Amino acid sequence: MATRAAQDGAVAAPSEDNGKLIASVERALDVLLLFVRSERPDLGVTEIARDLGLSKAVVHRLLMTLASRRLVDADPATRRYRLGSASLTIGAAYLDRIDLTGLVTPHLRDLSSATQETATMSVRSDWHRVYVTQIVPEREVRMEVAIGRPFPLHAGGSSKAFLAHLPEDERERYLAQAHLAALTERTIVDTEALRADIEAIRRRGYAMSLGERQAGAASIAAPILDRDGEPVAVISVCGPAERFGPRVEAVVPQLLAVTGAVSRALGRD
Amino acid sequence: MATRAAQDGAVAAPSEDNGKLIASVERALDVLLLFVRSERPDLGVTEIARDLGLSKAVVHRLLMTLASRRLVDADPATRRYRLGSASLTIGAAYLDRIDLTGLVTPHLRDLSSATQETATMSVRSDWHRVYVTQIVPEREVRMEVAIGRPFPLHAGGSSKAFLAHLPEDERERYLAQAHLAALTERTIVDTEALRADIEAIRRRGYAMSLGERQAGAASIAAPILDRDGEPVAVISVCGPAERFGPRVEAVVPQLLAVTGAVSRALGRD
DNA sequence: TCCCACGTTCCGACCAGCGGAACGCCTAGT
DNA sequence: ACTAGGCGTTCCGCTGGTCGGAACGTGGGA
Repeated sequence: MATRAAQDGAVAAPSEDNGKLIASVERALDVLLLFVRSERPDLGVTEIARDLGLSKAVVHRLLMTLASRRLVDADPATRRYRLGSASLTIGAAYLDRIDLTGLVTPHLRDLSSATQETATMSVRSDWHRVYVTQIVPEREVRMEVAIGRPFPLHAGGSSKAFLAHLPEDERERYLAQAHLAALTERTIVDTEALRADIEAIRRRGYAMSLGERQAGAASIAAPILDRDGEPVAVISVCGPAERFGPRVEAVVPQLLAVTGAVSRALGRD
Repeated sequence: MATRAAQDGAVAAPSEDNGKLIASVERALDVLLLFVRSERPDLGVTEIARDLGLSKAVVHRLLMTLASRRLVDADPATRRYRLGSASLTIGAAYLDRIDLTGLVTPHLRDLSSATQETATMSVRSDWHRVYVTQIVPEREVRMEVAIGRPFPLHAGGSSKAFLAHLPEDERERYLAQAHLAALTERTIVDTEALRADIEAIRRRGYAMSLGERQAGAASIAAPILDRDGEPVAVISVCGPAERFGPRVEAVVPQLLAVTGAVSRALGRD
């Protein structure tokens, strides 16, 4: 019965394109991922064998091998197995190595060409925000933002998207600042008005601005969140205010799809 | 990763004392761990083959298999490979499933039997701390703490160990509280004196108390820190004050070894 | 106490996986 | 533009690593 797995290939949902994959390694990884899928913190040999349709001997050998590299640990008391510390090491290495700009840039290209407007990514630095990447469309009248220049956290779509998703105590500390500087005549400088806007931003998942940071400019912005829900970066689509209307708002689902996908790559479920 | 380097060393030297492991799986895991060991965010087939002494064909097949389960991703542009999102998933699952009490309890037993005093673990809950586990020694005069009862963060060794390792802004908010309640006549109620003590605790890595929370009791305590350096729990050795002296202080290295090992299991390098 | 179910070990048959070599592609240097 | 070198990828026949059924030892629950 276990031979079945070897022959008809597809063990479960996954597929077919294999042929040149190494079956033993596939089985080992399936065991490892079973620990992830399972609710339980530890699993036994028989349990795993049943679940994956493998023989107990195979599962035991796989577990010994996974344990040799500390991806799983054997509990000598219960004779059961659980994820080992190397699992954590690998996850941490993934996060250390992630290249946010490289991950996001293709999406910025998509957003820019879909809207024919500028797409940007910003990160935070203390109480400020700076643009780190932008893709500008190929047309005569277009917006170009200042890479690297710090802007306050209350003015403009990207800034408000950050502010809205900060932990409450950090946000309150920012709002408690002496005074909210007006960059344009439309900058929200009233704390209560800003609080209300932030509440709305959090509810719907994206921020909007019409000339609040830069006169004549408009933007839609949404945050990329890490595993803990903290905003790591903000992506925006922005352009001349007179062009902003229903057409550009239609890109909101795409913007949220992008920030959602990247957030998931950072471990946000 | 420090854990790996510290003990088994099986990764670097593939030479074996083990005959019943599956060689293909070992190779696959070594490839995976090479991504962790390497500084670079991405690796090429030839590079990996040279590093691990494998043929390019093998490495390619291993990478295809790892990629099929998204443990690595192939970059179609550069034709190189990097860690994939399943790596993060596995790391997160490890953290989700970790059983701090189960991990720590054997160490508490060791500490208690080495000192013939009580060993405890506490966790934090907002601005308080509660004991969650204790191991009491087999002797007539001994200390027994109240499991689950909340204590303030400024009184006693375990509490001060928490306070000392909190992020600065949280600690300052606690210290800015109206007033530091005195649980005994020795509780530190002067903010500046407490700040100085906390500074010393952070410098040497452990806290001490003589009757600051409970009259006649003394303790040595050190924190378990997570990857971000935040205190997840505190372990203490405590007992009747008159017995505390050089003998018990000799357990400090063991206490720090325990908190260090558990912190490393939580990803703290 | 018994007994069942668990994890572990053993061994011969067999086919999955190895590796050298050949292929096409891309990049850098001239 | 043109070449050369190095890269990732693919091919295919031989072989020894891996599989599975069965037997073993053990421990927890009834």
